[in-house]
Formats: sequence, structure tokens, C-alpha cells
Amino acid sequence: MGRGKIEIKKIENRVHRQVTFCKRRGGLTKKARELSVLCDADVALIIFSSRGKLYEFATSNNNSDGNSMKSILERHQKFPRSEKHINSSYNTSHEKMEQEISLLRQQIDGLKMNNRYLMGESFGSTTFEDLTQLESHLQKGINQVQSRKNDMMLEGIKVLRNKENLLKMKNMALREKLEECTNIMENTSTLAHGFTTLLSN
Amino acid sequence: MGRGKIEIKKIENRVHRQVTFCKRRGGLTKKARELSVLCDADVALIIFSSRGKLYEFATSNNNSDGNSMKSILERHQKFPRSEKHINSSYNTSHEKMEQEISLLRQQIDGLKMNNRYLMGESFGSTTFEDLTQLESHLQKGINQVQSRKNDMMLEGIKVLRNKENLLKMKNMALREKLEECTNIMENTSTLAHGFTTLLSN
DNA sequence: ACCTATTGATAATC
DNA sequence: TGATTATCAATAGGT
Repeated sequence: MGRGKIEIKKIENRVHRQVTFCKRRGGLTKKARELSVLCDADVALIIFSSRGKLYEFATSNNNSDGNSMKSILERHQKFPRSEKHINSSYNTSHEKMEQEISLLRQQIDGLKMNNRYLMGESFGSTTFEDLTQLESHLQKGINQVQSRKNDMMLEGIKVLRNKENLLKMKNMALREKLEECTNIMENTSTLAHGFTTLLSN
Repeated sequence: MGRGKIEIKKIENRVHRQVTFCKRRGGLTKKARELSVLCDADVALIIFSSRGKLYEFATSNNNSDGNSMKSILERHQKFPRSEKHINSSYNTSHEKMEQEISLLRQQIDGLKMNNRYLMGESFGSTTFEDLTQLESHLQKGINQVQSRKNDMMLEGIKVLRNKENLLKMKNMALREKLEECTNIMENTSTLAHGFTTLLSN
């Protein structure tokens, strides 16, 4: 379908491949959605582009929780088939973090290797939008740090505001007491004056 | 596509739905395969029919182990999710781990940057430099905005601190007055008592 | 990004 | 079910 027939094999031209990827990804997602609606099926679709970007789609009809993808993947995992996986339920956050750390370490090793490779080898075809991706990476990193700082500062401001309010209240209480005191003093003074007058007569 | 147009909503006729499910499932799987081949992407597709039967499809180009589905799902699971604040009853090890993760991420970003740099260098064209320049421009912009916000927040904090101090001072002054007032009252009371005694004699 | 000729998918039918 | 075919939808190539 298109102006010409195409062979189903890897498109070598990068730009062309990228364009086709976008178009077909859209089409595939649309069809996935249609299937799920028309036939009341649960569908999960995960796509990693050749550059490693993740695209995903999921519908779950049975499920009211926000995360269709998660629920379908869990269902898939638990499906009575060849599976060996036991329970993912003792995946505490601690363990998850350890997993993540180990994954990141692997990633670092890979990147280091890649670096070495690149240093040694010169080659013909390398990209352009990779740099764009890097750019967004940098921004993401910046944004994260920024947002954390932001949070901290906002917290600090909140604390100070609370302090301010507390002090204002104390202040007001003291004012009241002072006023009361002043009034009493005035009365007392009048009384004293009365006595003085009395005595002097 | 077909003898007639159809609305995308659940097909109520069971037989019809079943037929459509089969056909479209086939089509969807075919398109998933095509996308993965044409565009060198990793695709995973999971379908549960309305009666709970599981159909799946997966391709993984990077992976030599036998199980494409598993490897894609793992990759999906570990994909950096920037969100999801967790309920943290955080102990020190938790914090340390988070720190480590953030550090590793930074390291990865650095390595990626280095990678990209090396890759770009190999074509030594103006394009890369242009992009680098653009990149630094963007970063500058980000930094400027960030620093301005920063300044504003710091200023705000300063103002609040000043307010705090001012209020504290007022507070103290009021306390002093109050004390003074109390003393005077006590003296006056003594005096009054004296008068009273005088009178009653 | 938008267009359109053309192929591909599929709804209805047998 | 499986094949057929008339139609609609997706998309390849071009602008």
C-alpha cells in the first residue's frame, strides 16, 4: 500500500527508515486499539525504536486501575504456560533499586566499551539526530536536578512561612495581654488618685 | 476496508467478533513483524482475547538469547521511568542507593555525551559544530532561567527571614513592656493596699 | 508536514 | 472454517 511495493527488509536509508517507523508505528498502534475495542481484547504493544526510544500502548478492559500496561504484563507473566518465573511480589523497592543499580552498571560498561570502540575505529555512517537525543538527555538531567532543588527550596519556604505565622500569633497574644494590662493600670491609677484625694482632705 | 465501513466499537455478535478477532490479530501481528524488520525496531505484542486466550509476538534484534519476549519485557520494565514518587520510609541505605543511582545516571550521561562526541567527530562537518553550538545555547538558556528562578527564591527566603527577625524583635519588645507593666501593677497594688490599710485604721 | 496513487487489509458473502 | 472480492484504510514516494 503506497506508491510502490516494498520488500520487507531493513530500510537502509536512515531518513526513510525513520519516516516509515513513525508512520507504521502510528498505524500499528491504531490497529491495536481497534482490535481491543472491536473484539473486547486486552492488548499491549511495546516498541523500541532502533535508537532505543520506547513507545508503548495498552488497553485493559477488565481493569480499572490506571495502569493497563502493568496489569496486562502481569497477566502475561502469570499466564499458565512455559513460564519459570515465580513470584514478582517480593520485589521490594530495595531489590528494585539493586536491580536498577546493576542495570546501570551494565549500561556503563557497555558505554565504556562503545567508547573504546569508537576511539579506535573510524567509520562512515553516523547520525545526526543522536545529538538531538543527547540534547534532550542533558535537559532531562538538568530538569531533574533543578526540580529537586526546587522542592527543597519550596519546603524551606513553607517552614519559614509557618514560623512567621506562629510568631504573628504569639505577637497578637502578647498585644492583647499588654492592652489588658494597660487598662488595669489605668483603673488602678484612678483608684490611687481617689485614695490620694481622700487622704489629702 | 472491507465490503462496508464499520464503527470502531465492540462487536456485539459473538461469531462475528470472533472472526474479526482472528483476522485482525493476524493483520496486527504481520504489521508488527514488518515494523520490526523494516525499521530495525524491537516489538512486543501481547493479546488476550475476550475469552482469555493469550497470543503473543516479539522480535528482538539485539538479543541472541532465545526469548525475545522476555528480553523486551525486561527492557521495558527497566526503562528509566522519571516519575513515580514512592512512599518513602527511607532509611539510610535507601538514601545511599538513591544517591548511587543518581551518580550512575550522571556517569551514563557523561559517557553518552562522550560517545556522541566521538561519533560526531568522525564526520568533522559543520553540522556537528552547529549542533554543538545550538546545544550549548540551549543549555545556557536553561541555566539562565534556572538561575533567575533560583535568585527569586533566594530573595523570597531572605525576605521571609527578615520578616521573621522583625517579628521576633517586636515580640521581644512586647514581652519587655509586658513585664514592665506587670511590675508597675504589682507596685501599684502594694500602694493601693497601703492606702486601704490606712483608711481602715 | 501534507498529498495521492497504489497496495494491503478486511467486511461481507458464499 | 476457508476462499473470494468489493471496499476501505494504510502508506510509499513525492512535494
